[in-house]
Amino acid sequence: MPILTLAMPTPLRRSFDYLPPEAMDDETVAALPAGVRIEAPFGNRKLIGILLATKASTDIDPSKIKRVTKVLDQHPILTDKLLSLSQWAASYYQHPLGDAFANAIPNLLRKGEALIPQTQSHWQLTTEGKGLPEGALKRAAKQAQLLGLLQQQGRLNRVQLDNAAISQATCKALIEKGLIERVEVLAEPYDHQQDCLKSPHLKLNHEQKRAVDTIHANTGFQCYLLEGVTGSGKTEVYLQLIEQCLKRQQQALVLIPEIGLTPQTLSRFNNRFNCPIVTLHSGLTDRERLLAWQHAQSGEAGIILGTRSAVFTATANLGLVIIDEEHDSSFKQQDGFRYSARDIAIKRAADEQCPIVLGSATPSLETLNNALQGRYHHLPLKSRATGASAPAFELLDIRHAPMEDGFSPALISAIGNEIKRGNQVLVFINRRGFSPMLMCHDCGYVAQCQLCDARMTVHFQQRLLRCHHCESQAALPHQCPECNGTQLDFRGSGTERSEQALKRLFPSTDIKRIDRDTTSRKQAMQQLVAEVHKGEPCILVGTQMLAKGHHFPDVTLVAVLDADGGLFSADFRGPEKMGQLLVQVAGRAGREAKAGKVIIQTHQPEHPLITSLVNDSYHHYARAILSERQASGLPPFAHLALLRAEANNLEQAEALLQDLRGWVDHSGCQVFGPLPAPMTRKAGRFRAQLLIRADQRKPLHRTLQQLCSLAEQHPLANKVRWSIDVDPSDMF
DNA sequence: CCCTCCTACGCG
DNA sequence: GCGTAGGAGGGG
Repeated sequence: MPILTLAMPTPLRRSFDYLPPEAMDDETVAALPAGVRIEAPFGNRKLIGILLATKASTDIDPSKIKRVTKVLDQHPILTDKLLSLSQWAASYYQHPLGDAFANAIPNLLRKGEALIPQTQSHWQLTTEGKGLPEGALKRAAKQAQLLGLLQQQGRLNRVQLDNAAISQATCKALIEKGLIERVEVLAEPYDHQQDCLKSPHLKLNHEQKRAVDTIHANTGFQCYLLEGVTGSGKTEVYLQLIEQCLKRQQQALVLIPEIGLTPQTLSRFNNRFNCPIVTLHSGLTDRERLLAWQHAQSGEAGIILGTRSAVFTATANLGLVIIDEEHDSSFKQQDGFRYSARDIAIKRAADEQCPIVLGSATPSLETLNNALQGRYHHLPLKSRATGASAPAFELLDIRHAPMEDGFSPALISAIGNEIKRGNQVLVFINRRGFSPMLMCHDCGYVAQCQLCDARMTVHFQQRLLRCHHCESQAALPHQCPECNGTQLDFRGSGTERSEQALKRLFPSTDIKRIDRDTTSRKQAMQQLVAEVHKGEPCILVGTQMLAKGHHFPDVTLVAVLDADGGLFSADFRGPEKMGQLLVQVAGRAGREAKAGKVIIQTHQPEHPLITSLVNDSYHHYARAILSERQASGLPPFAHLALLRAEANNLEQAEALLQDLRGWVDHSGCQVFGPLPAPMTRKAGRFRAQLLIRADQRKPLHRTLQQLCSLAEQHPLANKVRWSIDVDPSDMF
């Protein structure tokens, strides 16, 4: 009796055996390929699982086995390569296989929808059109041209018609005359080779050319770090690599950090290439996403541009992977299946035997270390392709300075000078809201979130107190709820307060605030960016959103209000993240003709890390913190994992962790904890964690596997919600 | 005595 | 993750 083994979309870490559908003969069952979707009863519901394998028998009690209801696909929805990639990822991140598969498949397919038929419109001659004598339609040149083309080439699609400069109207006219007709035929993979370029490529400088030539020389698997300062022309390198990839008849997968950067990247790709490009990001509807996924799978799309989850997109013939801004934390999923799209992409490129390029001006220490160790091929781009000079850093010592809402007098006058010259200024403060703390001057009361170990942030315009860690909010009080005092102090500033201060200091200047609160509306960010690009003098004030990708060519001064936070962060990645953020935000200034300046306000002007970043370069800075990591045995010189636990009371969460710690085999690993999470109470739940550290991946993996199976069987397992985070990107 | 809310359970 | 069985608690 043949048995089907399925991965079901549940958090259970095992597969499930079923009997094949009633009507199916054994031979057909045996021939079912792994990766097809199958509908099967599961508890009291019907779920859609993925076929892992067929086998002859099972150990499961025969009375318990159920029959699957339907085989949904003839061909695998998850091809062999993606099936094994997902399996590898599920095992690496200790995540349930069925849920890992669910992450790799478009939503509609998860729900059991059929694939959208892949047809394309073509135009061809009707019988009447074929019988037309030569030289007809003399008075309609375009129509005659189209007839001629169709007589020569049989039938043409929209792209081919566009290339021949034949409009929709011409087609319509001939359809009305009954001479041609529109037919839907199955789409064929796009022929990338023919005229893949829409516009010529730019001339490369020496370093760019070396990068392109080096990568081009080896079309097998190799990981490259393209370390290019802002303005060094990384994108042009990408474009020329993609061009070569298309000319080899292969597809390129390009991952970018976030949805906000898709339009500008897409338009740059569209201006260069003729080939179909699909985008995959969270802004798509389910149907758009499925269509894009199918275009990638069929090979119709030459370029697949997407955010994190696009790393699982099926392709017909992958020839190149590019991860832009590889250091960006958004490549690591922060809940559920906690995978790193960058790391999975590297594995994928290895499986597909194609090159992968990690690009960044501020590479992560993991990547930099791999490059320095020779595991990745290091390709530095040190000169600025546009000819603009690097912005000058200036540390502004604000000890003893009389501050006005976070601005020192020296900074205020520097901003004033730039505005007077008709330039734009960018003010960076990595905190949104008006002020991060509301305190009563009479009794010292501080407004706290009811559900989290966190202070409420004041949002002045909305008259609200909001918690930035959960959904809770409350009305902004007029009096202290403890002592009824009326002297309520707003301590510290966020973007809203900086905006207000700038409006007061520069009443005739346009001030634009850019943070999550002002850009939540669709298109709001693009509108703001478009206004700034008009070049009128203005001051932009915002959070790290400003540091990502967007170019502001008329900004000549970048001001960083507070750089000290990153130096004293509880997270060991604090200095790395601070350095990346400062360099990225500095990169917004003086990109074109105008020289730029970056002023950093600090209480620590002598701090060796700050001075190294300002006087040397990110690269030097990164190497300095890399040797600190080595000295303290932290990643990338060791590997970490977190076992996070969350429950309605702290004791239960800690008890589970305590037991697991005692039961697990520590050999080759160090286990720390149970440690209270940096924010013990969040959204009303109590959190604790175990930290597991190992020099080698193998013992870490073995211990995690053991931890998982022990945790699943633990009596507290359904009281305490637990999850594993391999290579955590932050410890919270 | 019945209804609702909560939680523990099991999924092939 | 989710539907459900079964127990606890409250109201008529």
